[in-house]
Amino acid sequence: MNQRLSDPDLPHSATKLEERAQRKAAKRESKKAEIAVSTLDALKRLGYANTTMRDIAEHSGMSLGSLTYYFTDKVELITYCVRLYKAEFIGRIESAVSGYTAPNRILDSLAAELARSITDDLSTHRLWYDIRSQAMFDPTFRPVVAEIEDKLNRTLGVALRAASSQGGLAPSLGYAMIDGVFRQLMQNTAEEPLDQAELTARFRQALERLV
Amino acid sequence: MNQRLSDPDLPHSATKLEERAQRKAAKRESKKAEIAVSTLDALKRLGYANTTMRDIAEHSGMSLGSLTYYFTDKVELITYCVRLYKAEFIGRIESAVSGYTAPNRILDSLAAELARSITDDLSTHRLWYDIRSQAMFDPTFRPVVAEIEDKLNRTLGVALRAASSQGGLAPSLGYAMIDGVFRQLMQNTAEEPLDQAELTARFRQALERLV
Amino acid sequence: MNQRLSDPDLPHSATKLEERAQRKAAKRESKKAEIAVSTLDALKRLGYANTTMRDIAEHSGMSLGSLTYYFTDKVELITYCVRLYKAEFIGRIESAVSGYTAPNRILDSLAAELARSITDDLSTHRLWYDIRSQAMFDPTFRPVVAEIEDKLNRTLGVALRAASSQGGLAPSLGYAMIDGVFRQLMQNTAEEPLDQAELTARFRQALERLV
Amino acid sequence: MNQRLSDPDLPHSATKLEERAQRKAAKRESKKAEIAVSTLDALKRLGYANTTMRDIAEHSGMSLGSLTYYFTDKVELITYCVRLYKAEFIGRIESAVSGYTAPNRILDSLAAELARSITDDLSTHRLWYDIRSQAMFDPTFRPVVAEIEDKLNRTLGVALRAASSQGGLAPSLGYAMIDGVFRQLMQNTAEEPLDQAELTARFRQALERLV
DNA sequence: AATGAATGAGCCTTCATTCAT
DNA sequence: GATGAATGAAGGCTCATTCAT
Repeated sequence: MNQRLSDPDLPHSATKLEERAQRKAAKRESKKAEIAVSTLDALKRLGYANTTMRDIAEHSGMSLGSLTYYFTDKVELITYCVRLYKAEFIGRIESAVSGYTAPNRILDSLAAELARSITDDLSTHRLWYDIRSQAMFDPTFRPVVAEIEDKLNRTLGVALRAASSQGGLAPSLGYAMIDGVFRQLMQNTAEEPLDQAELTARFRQALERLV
Repeated sequence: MNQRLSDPDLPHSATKLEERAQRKAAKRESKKAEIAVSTLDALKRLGYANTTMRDIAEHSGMSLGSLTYYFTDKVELITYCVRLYKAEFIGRIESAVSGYTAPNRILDSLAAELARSITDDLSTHRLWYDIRSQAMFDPTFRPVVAEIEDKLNRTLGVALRAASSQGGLAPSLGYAMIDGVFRQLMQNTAEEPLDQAELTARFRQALERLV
Repeated sequence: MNQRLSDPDLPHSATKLEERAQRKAAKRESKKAEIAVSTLDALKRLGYANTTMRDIAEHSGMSLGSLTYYFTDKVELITYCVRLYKAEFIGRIESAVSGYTAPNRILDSLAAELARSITDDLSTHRLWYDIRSQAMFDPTFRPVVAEIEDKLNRTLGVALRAASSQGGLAPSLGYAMIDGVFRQLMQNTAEEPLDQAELTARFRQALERLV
Repeated sequence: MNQRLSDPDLPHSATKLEERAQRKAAKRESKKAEIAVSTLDALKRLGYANTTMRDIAEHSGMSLGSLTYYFTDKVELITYCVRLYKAEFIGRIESAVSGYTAPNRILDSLAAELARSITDDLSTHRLWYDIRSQAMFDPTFRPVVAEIEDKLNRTLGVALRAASSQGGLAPSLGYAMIDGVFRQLMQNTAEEPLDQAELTARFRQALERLV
């Protein structure tokens, strides 16, 4: 990082100002993250359309004003949250499939992680599917959705290729099919919880078809 | 006067009153359908959340009051519409897969029909996915969604079994996977139209994996 | 009645017309009464403000159009109903107090009738108090209310005077006080039914103070 | 900085935060009262059923949104108003009857106060009777009505017992009878103003019968 | 930096009344 | 005589956003 080295002729104060600005930005960012965590909690319960800014404020112990102080918009806040959680989800998927080379082990691990996430992060996934639907009609959401789907697609693609003997499916077809299964099982689970083993088996069966 | 013909002994001939009541009911039903068509138009463009009753009224050249005269509720109106269009969709799928016995022919025909519907009925499908998402948070929509998914599931199940040599997938897994692909291609098509051939090929490839 | 004798030079048809008109009017009046009875049923349950014209139509098996065919207005319909029922109520009160000369017997009978009516005609009385309140803000109702209160006032005045040894209360004060008790007991009864004996005793005690 | 003074050991001094919160709450409460005053004005003129939230907003120079910012509901707003005014009324009645021991003086003072209030607070009382009628059909109003009637009942009970030589009326019967008179005179006054002396005389005569 | 009071545009729904048949 | 389809004006309520402090 050459930030500190830059423009040594500028008076000290300038550098100090930059430093301070940086500290500020960092603080701001951490505050945003903090808000986002609380917000997610509220969103998961009620869904995008049914969660008001006031709900979020109350739920996170913040003032209504603070929310718009840190996020210009309701949409910005929501997308920030979604990004945050999907990053984590994708991270877990990556961990699950890395570290194995045997195709069977990859698929086992992946199926297990998907199954786990459905029960553990049920409401967060619901929110994701909610937002993705919004994006169909509200262009504002498209960038986040595109970005996340792209990552998911790539992550899954890597795993499937690693687990495939032959050259396989058209790119993104694997993601689409697993996503369909994921969404269905999530919906089922929301209505009547399925057990881990059953979920894992389903995913395993679906994955089998894709390699 | 042929009042005598309406004798209760003659079960086949309805009385005049009954006839009139029947005509009334039929007229009402046809009016509802007429409204539904206009409504669908508006919904397809804007999505459920962004379509107001006023939008619908204006779009269908009716007064706001008339809408609630025929449909008690916004939800009732929307579900009526969704049901109407999905019935047609399912009908087409059924025609597409019946009449063939050779597995390849079945899959070809099914893939073609799915591809065709994506381009032709794009916005209607968008609406369907929108409503299905709503159902996650709004229980009112669940019955329609469940009913339709059930039919889709069965219809596809029949086709896949007919095209399968071996005993196959867990029930509903096939539907989930094709649904995932359908949704993805629909979304892609909405952003940049894919050509028929490409769409068909994708579906064909996906179906292959399921038999 | 010199209706028939009037203008003998007019052609027969004129008289016939008059007769027919009269028959018509009578028929119309009986139809109105018939509607009113059904209407009362609906009103009693829901109160003035909560009863829609559609409620009434459905409840009485009539069409919405017929209602406005026989009554120009919702208000006209309601006042017609109120008049109808209060006439009956006043009639009963009159019967209850006539036929006795001994003060005690008069009061006993009156108290018993009031008590009976509270339990038997509870919802009708609720409607009455509802309408009387409406009249405070809606002048349209004032004529009916005035007319009925006048009759009640007179009827009760007669009874109280008959049961009084000395010259008593300022006119209408007796009515006001009994009305207060009636309203209170009606309200209590609506919440938790009091038994006849208790109600009668209360009225008896109140009446005692007025003679 | 006198932060130290807010030491939790010193129970008497609130912390700054608490102080501020308190000030906020107080301000909010005073604003609610301010709104209530304007609202009462509108309600008194038009009655409950004929006063819309929009009317109230316009009348009090506020926006529609502000109204629901302070009061969740139309009902909450109205009950708040009713409570506010009845507290004052009951307070006056209490003052009127306390401070005297001679039965005659008690009754004189009470009668005078009732008479005064009828002319001075005519429209507020009209509203009270309106709301009380609403309560018959709308359970939401029952708690306020019950609460207020209970207070009135007790206050009057105390006064009547103080003015009675013998043990008297069944509890609440006195209230019911005076209430009947009050309502009647209020209604009369609304139509053609009676003078103070006449009103007082009527109340005096009615009260006489209850002791 | 943080707050929350205030707003106003907009939504769904209700309902008495009109009128063509 | 009788009907009920159609209306439109109005009502209560929601909520993201603004802004003075």
